[in-house]
Amino acid sequence: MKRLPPEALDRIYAAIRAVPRGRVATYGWIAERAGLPRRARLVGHALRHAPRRLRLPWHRIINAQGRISFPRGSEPYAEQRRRLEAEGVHFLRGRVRLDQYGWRLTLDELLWKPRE
DNA sequence: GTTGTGACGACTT
DNA sequence: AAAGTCGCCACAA
Repeated sequence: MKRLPPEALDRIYAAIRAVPRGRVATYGWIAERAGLPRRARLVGHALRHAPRRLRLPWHRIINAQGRISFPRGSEPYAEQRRRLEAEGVHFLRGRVRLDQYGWRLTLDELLWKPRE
């Protein structure tokens, strides 16, 4: 009954590190890229316990509704929003447009569809 | 064991 | 739009 490969956490952190400045990704997308489909909650968990030393761009991870997952008005919420806006990510009615700032490329897409 | 909670998400009412 | 429901599963109690 096991699950959770030992490298899972590292893959999650790597996926988070891959999100560029000024872009955002959802917990679900990160999970997918880490090879852990449907494990969005695990990403949240990993982030919550991530050592600050890793210097992860944690603020670039938001939920699938384009909103920050901390309670509105809380300090963490304010800081995440502040950091995102500082990178040029614009909020509209408390939400970020994923079709505009979302970053969801996979390695396969980069290798197979570099055209256009 | 069981239960509840959670930086989540897709679907259905 | 908003609220439920269900899936997911690590963790703490």
